[in-house]
Amino acid sequence: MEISERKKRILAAVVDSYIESAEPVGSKTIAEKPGIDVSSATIRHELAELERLGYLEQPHTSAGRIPTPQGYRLYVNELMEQHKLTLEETEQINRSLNMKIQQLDHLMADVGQLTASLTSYPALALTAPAKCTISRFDLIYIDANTFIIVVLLSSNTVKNKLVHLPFSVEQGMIQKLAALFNAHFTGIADDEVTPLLISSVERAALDTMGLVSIIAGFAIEVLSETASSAYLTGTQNLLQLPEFRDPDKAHRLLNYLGDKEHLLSLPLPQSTGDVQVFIGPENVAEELKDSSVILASYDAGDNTRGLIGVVGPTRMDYANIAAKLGYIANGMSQLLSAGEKPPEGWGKLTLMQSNGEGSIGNGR
Amino acid sequence: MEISERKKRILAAVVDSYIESAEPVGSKTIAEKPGIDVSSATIRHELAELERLGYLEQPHTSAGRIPTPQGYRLYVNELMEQHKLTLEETEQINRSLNMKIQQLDHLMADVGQLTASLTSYPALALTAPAKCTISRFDLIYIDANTFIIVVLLSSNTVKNKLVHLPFSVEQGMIQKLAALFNAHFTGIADDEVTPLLISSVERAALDTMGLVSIIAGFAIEVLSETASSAYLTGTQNLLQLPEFRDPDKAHRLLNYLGDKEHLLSLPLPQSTGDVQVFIGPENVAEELKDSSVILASYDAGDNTRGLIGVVGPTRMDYANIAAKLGYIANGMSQLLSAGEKPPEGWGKLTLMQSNGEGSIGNGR
DNA sequence: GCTGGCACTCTCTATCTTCGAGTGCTAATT
DNA sequence: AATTAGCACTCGAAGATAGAGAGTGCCAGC
Repeated sequence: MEISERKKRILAAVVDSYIESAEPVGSKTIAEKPGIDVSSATIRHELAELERLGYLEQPHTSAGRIPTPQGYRLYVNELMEQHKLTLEETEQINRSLNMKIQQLDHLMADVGQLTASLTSYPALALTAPAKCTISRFDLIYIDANTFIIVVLLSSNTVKNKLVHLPFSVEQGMIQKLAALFNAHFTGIADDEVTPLLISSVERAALDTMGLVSIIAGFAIEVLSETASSAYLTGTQNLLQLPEFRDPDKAHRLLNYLGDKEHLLSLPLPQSTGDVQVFIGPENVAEELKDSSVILASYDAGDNTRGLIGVVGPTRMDYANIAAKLGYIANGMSQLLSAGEKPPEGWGKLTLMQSNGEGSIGNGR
Repeated sequence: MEISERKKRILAAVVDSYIESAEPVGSKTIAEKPGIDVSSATIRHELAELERLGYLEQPHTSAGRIPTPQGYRLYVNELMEQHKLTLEETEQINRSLNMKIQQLDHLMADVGQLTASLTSYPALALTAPAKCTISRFDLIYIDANTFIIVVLLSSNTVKNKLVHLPFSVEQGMIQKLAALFNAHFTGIADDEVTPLLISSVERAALDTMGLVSIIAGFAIEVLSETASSAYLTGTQNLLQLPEFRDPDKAHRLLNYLGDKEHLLSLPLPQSTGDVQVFIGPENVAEELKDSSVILASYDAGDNTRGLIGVVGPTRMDYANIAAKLGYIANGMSQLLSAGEKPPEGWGKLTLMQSNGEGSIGNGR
């Protein structure tokens, strides 16, 4: 059943007002809004209807209405206006992102921080790297007891490890090993590194004194490094929200979010700029059933997808937050995939127009 | 003026009881304790004395006593019993630490998590690396447009960077550059890398097409990388404490702790195993004036000192927490400096006896 | 179908009362 | 002189009561 245009306008007014004030909204408040030109009595009729339809509810008989998750959903899907970021906001984001080109690890933490401070909600930043292969081995001979393993990955990242030995090796041996590993260990996935493979390489190079297994061990470590990382920042923001004045409630949520496992089990949106909204009971996790989660995904270069998001009460400024997240995610994509290939362009994020076009998925 | 033995026993009883219950302690409660064999009236006399001396205070006239920071200080310095960790506890710590030998970055975050869960307080983990120099350059030629810079630091860590060029270079050039950098850029601190030095190197190698500045730039980045990192975990623990039931108070503290700058400005204890306690107003930061901070320092191998700690109300179980922090810090030291040199031993933390000897500094 | 009016409901706040834990003081005891 | 029992007193915490105000549903009239 389609609901009338007027009902929609009224619902939108209720949600807007409640998002702003966190107080149940009464018929009078709505009647006073511009664009609504009927009396409060009429509004009351409509509100009663909307309640019957499941979009609103009353905390108690003689209070105003607050939106139900279903109400928020309709709002997010159809009613809310596209939020335009101000020029200051976009510039602040651009500036912050440009400043923070460092190792991915720090970038992650920093962008989380940025998101938190920009939205005033607890923010999370995740990466879920795709599997990759080793494209090249180098062994750098330092001295008789020391060498460095340098591994170039198909994702164009470099990993290294310094190895000290309790015995000495010759430079020739190191070179021989490098050649061997380049021949046998490149281009293969982590599950192809079998004990069989290792022992066959070990046989090919005699007198390795266990070096093969050290290097192979590093290769496995690098390949299997499911370095999905998760950062949670701005948790203090939660405490300012009226719905989390109850320390126990705040504690429950933060306790849940504090566990990386939980964060990593969040659903990963697909395409860059896609902003997804999960409202209250739409969340799978029991602990999130009366909170909302907004997630935006970005392309982190080497086959990796990243995720930024915020967590808050169902009463969130969805339009605003979604726009901001979308913009940040786009910026990250540009930064990281720009850095992927060319040495130029890296480190400069050109001002995107804030189209905020991120399709607001329906989250179910 | 030295206070009597009995006063000390009574003060200790008050602190112990208050740490446990978070409620003001009355004379009757103390009189019932074993080891105290005087009547509550006598206790009241003594309590009044202790209050006059500044060790105790009353929230209001008709309530029990709670310790002042001065009272806690005396308790920590002289009265509290050495807390013995149970075998389970030490084994849990050992097991957790042994499991977490990964990159330092993750280790840091993980040990923070461990500390938080072990103590039930918000935990912090910091590193403050010492300055170091570059001991060796290697440039790995990949193809005409690509090479890897590998830098071995005096601290025995390795840093690398993959460089893509918009033009092509010959392998010979790369080798020449490596030799040049090894000749001029090794063994010097970051402030010795002057533009003068760079341009003189640039002149020595003709036709470098800007490569020198790329490599020098990386060298500077690596040297100046004041990679002091700070992790804060277990913030949710704060909310369970009765003294932080007030969301505003919790918010203020968490807001302060959320800023890395603030964490990094904490005083750094010197020697490994040294546990330092800062009680209430002993903290320099205004925001910590009614909280306590317990810090333990460890030797993180390559010239670096690490720090773990917890933050909580002045009412903390100092003995217990100090013992735990000391034990973890010792474990970290063993792990990290063990890993520094030999390839063996790395990854096995032998069971330390929990002497908990960490001198409890007087924090002023 | 919309509106003004009206009785009703229910929470929120302020004020008051009561209760009890804990104190300080005093007088008696060791 | 130190300790103890007894007692009046203080003050916050918790519960009870009353009033105010916001908002509702419904009805009669336009």
